[in-house]
This record gives sequence, C-alpha cells and structure tokens, in this order.
Amino acid sequence: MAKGRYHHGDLRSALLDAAEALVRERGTDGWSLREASARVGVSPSAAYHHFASRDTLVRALSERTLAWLGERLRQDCERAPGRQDDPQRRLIALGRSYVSWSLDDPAVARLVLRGGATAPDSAISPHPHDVLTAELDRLAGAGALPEPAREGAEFVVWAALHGLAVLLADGLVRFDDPHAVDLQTERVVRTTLNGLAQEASHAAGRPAGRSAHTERLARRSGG
Amino acid sequence: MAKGRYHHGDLRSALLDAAEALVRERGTDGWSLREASARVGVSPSAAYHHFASRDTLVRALSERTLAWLGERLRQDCERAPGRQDDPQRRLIALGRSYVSWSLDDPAVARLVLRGGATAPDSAISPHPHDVLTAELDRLAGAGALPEPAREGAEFVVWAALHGLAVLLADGLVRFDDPHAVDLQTERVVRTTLNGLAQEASHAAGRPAGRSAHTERLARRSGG
DNA sequence: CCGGTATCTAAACGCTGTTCAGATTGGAGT
DNA sequence: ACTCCAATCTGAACAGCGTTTAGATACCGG
Repeated sequence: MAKGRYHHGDLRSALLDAAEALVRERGTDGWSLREASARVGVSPSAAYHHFASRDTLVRALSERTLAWLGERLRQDCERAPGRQDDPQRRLIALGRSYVSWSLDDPAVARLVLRGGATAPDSAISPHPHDVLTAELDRLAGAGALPEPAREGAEFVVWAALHGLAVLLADGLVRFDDPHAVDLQTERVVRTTLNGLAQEASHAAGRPAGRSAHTERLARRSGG
Repeated sequence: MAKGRYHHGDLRSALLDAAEALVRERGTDGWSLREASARVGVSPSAAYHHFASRDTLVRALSERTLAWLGERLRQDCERAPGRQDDPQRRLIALGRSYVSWSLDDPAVARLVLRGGATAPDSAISPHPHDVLTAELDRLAGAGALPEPAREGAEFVVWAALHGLAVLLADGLVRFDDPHAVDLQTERVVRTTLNGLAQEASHAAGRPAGRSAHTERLARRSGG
C-alpha cells in the first residue's frame, strides 16, 4: 500500500483514479494506458492483471462514475428546495443536478453519457435512469402527471434532459451566464411536464402520437 | 482519375468516402489513416497533402455530413405530409428526419452529433440548427407558438430532439418496433410545443424559468 | 517542348496496445 | 516458523499507429 512496494495494494482503483484525472486533462482518448500506469508508478503490463484492455479500463471508469452520478441524483432529489415532498421540485432538482454535472465535468460526462462504454451485464446501482423513473412514479402518484401520459413519459423527460446535458458537455451550446443553465434546465423540465399533462387532456379528442403497445422499449446500459 | 494513375484525381473526396465507410463498419476510432489510404490505393503519407492530420480528416467528414443533414432536414420539411404549410407538421417532419437518420446511420451520427469534431470557422450550409430555427420562426409567425415563449424555444426543442437522437444512436434506448421511433419522436415534438404554449399562458401568473437576458447564448459548431 | 509545382512514394521516428516469460511477494496451510 | 502457491508485477518484445522527411512522378502553364 505504501510507496516502493512491489505489490501496489489497490492498483485497480489507482488506475481508475489516474484514468479519471487524465480524461479531465486530455479527454477520453488523449492519453495512453502506459501513461496511466506510469502515473501510478507501475509498469504498463501490470494493468492487464486488472483490466483486459484499455477499453475495459475506460468502461469500468464509466460504470463507476455512472453509479456515483445515480447516487448524486438521488441525494439532490432529497435536498430539493421548497416543500420537500413537492414532486415537481424534486424532478427539477434532479434535472439541475444532471445538467450541471455535465457542464462542470464535461470531459468525464462525455465519456459516461456516450454510454456505449458500459458493459451489458453491469449492475450499476443506483442507475440514473432508475432514479428518474422513480421520480416520475412519485409525480404520477401525487396526481401531477395524469395516468394516460405516464406510460413512456420517462423517455420524453430523459430525452430532453439528456439532450441538454450532451449539448452542454459537447460544447454545442454555451451559456454566457452560468445561472442561465439552471434556468434553462428548469424550463425544459417544466415545459416537458406541462406538455405531458396537456397531452393527457387532449388524448380524448384526438389520439396523440402514442399507443400502449408500440411504445414498448428496453433500456440498455448507460446514462 | 482512372486506376493505376500516379495522381489520383480526387483523393480528398475519395479519402472522405473511405473514412465514411470505415466509420460505418467499425466506428469513429476503429480504423486507421493507413487503412483508409490503402483502401483508396494510395500511400499513407499521401493523405497529408489533403488533411493536416487524421483528426482533420474526421472533422472534414463531420462537416460534410452535417451539411448533407441540413439539406435533408430542409427537404423533409417541405415534403411534410398533410397540409404543406402546417408549421407543426413541418416541425414533426424535421424531427422524424433528424431522429430516424441517427437510428439508420448510428455510427456516422455518433461521429457528427458529438460535434466537438467540427472546426470553429467552418461555414456549414445549411446548418441543421439554422433549419430548426427557421421552422420555429415559421411556427411563431403562424401564431402556433406564442411570442413570449418563442425566445430560446429552439434550445428546448433542440435539446429534446437531440437527446432522443443521441440516445438512439448510442444505443442507450431501443425500440422493438421501428415505427415506434416515429411515434415517440412525434410525441416529443408535440409535448415540447404544447409545453411551450402552456408556459406562455401561465407566464402572466408566475414567471417561468426564463428571462430575456439570462438566456442569451451562443451556438458553437456542430449538429 | 520545357520547367515548376502539385501530388504521390518510401523509409524512418517515437509511441501505442498487447503478450509473454520470469521475478517478486503476501498469505494460507502445516 | 516454514513452505509453497497463487496473485501480482517487471522487462523485453511485437506489430501497428500517426506523422515527418527526402525524393520520385506527372500534370499544366508557358
């Protein structure tokens, strides 16, 4: 565990930490396995006793970060300002947390949100997507989200939030005022929820672009 | 221009074509400049007379595809079914085109939509973002999008559509029925527009998460 | 027909991910 | 306390990568 040891102690975590730092400094691909190993003070081949390849290391970092993000989202829902059990406020807090993270740590966010980098069998807990689903259930339970609009609503909200997050992380859109990010996020969440509610009220008149069986879909892996 | 020539004729385009095919086969990074050169029948160093680096080649491909996408979106707006001048139908057609492209050509879409790969000075025409903005103007002009909600509305719609597109391209979400993609896209557009309209009607009562000067933001580069 | 310039080739550089045979170590069983 | 084993790490090696340089080739304006 100390320096100068032949055995490192916790090389796996140390490599993940080094990789995370390198991603922040130079992006997902701007560094080498050799460099991460050297930074930890170990030979390049040592890494292969903990990760099958460089890609596996990157995936593991992605999963670790995704689980961390899920926990962060869950906590920020609890810490939502105002009446603590206002489900809409909670969802806005979730959205703010998601989006502000992607802006504050864009390089890591780019890596994680791209999600092709998570192993199919990985059991991330709590998964950000599950946290979002739980909040929508809470919203529906409180009557704020009419039942006919509940089905598949997570994909509408998720798409909107995820879109904003990746647009910011990729630098495709920029806000002059950092506070404007929160406002825009809140607007996206409110707009989406309002739209979903209105869709339900219109549903009787004409069928919306939605039906029970055509919307069956499966989440796959990432954030 | 023919085979066996010492001078290729249009090596630049040929390299872009080869890169595009390789991206489809093995993703953005699953191929080498050397391989693209070999496929075109040219030595690796020949590429450097047309592109400063491998990265420059990839960026050029991204820009070429982005311009192609802009043209496609514009055309699909015109070809919108139903009353041709129904601005909402046009926007739905745009959304469908954007999203279905990202699903039909996911590898190239991943490359293009991550947008960090477009040069800052590139003049892409027509830029997808500009096509979207034009359609929202049309919508506002027809009175379908109330004026107070118009400002910054493109970022709400863009975020929702872009989010859905990247979720599909990255495989983070999958639809069993291909037709469900269109339905979900239409739902996202409708929901967003409904929400924006409702936001405007509520705006008098309580201020929405939006204000004129905090929303000033600047587009940067990609799609 | 000539000369210049754009285009392409061949060889080389340092670096990469990855593999493999062998050295080192901590810990479990006696 | 000692032994042995499995886990861990090293060092050297491999092919392939992006990129650079010096030089060959071929098109085009005069």
